Amino acid sequence: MDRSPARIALDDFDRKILAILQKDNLTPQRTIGDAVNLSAPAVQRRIKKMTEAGVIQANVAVVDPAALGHPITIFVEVEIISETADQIEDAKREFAATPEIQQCYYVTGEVDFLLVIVVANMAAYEALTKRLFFGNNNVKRFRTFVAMERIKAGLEVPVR
Amino acid sequence: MDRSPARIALDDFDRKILAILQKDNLTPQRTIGDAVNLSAPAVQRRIKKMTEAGVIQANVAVVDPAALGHPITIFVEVEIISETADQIEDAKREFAATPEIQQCYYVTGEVDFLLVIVVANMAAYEALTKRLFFGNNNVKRFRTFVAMERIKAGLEVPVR
DNA sequence: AGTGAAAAAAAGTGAGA
DNA sequence: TCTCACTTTTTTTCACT
Repeated sequence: MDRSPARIALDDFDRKILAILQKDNLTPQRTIGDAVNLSAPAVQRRIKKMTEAGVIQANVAVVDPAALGHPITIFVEVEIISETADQIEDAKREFAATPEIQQCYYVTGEVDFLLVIVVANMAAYEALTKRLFFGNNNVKRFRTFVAMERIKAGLEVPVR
Repeated sequence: MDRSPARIALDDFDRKILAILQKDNLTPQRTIGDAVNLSAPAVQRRIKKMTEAGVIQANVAVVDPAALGHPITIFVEVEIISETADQIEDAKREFAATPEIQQCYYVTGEVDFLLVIVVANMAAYEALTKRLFFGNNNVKRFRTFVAMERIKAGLEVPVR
């Protein structure tokens, strides 16, 4: 699923452009050009190059989960029993295919997976646990943390 | 920081539009209109309304952390000693102001905060822990998980 | 509210420095 | 590889249903 080994050299212009686009990718290229001292076409070419190289992976609208009726964010630590490559791959595939799972990381340490889940209510979460964890006999243990408040949320990568 | 009390009624058109914008917000309104059976101006007015109402919180480019020299994602569970309102607020403020902290949630359960951190290398993370955790005598304990693989990452909220 | 056509703005293309 | 001038596409506005 990580399809971007693309390592491309970025200069200061590129980094400045990325900093802007990570905050608002609807900024006109002309405005970006003014900010970084480049013409609009130059900005455009750089954006295109970075997109093709996989540096820019997507352009998305960030939506308030509550507005869509999914006000609850939940973190789950998952420990699995058998860590054979096949079992791990199966788990990855299932987690990736579940829409309620917003983020999924395979981690080192006492647990194996960390999930960020967005659901409409606790009943929906319980149904999900039944399917994903209790219904999977390779899951040894899982621990749930319910978010009471989202202090900061984004995917922004610090520049410089 | 949660500034969207705005609860607006969304119909099926709105939800379909949001589903598209969450995947690619550069999709032409004309294309969106074709997909949902609406004219481009109608799509535009709905997008504008949702943006003003805070349903759409931002429009951002998703950047590959590795391309910016921050290839390591780390999860941290933080337990604090004193849970007085002031102490909690101080912690929130500091976490929110740290650029390397991409996501921060205040949660129920055995820990108090969950952080998602993006750094260039382990040395940078150690420096950060010194400042944020060891340098803060209200932090009782913290536990680190290093992401070995990003199976799924996004902020997309399931529609329907 | 929605549509369709016209105006305005932006993105995309190519020649030349 | 940038900039400048030009073309094409998209967004935005407006009169009307």
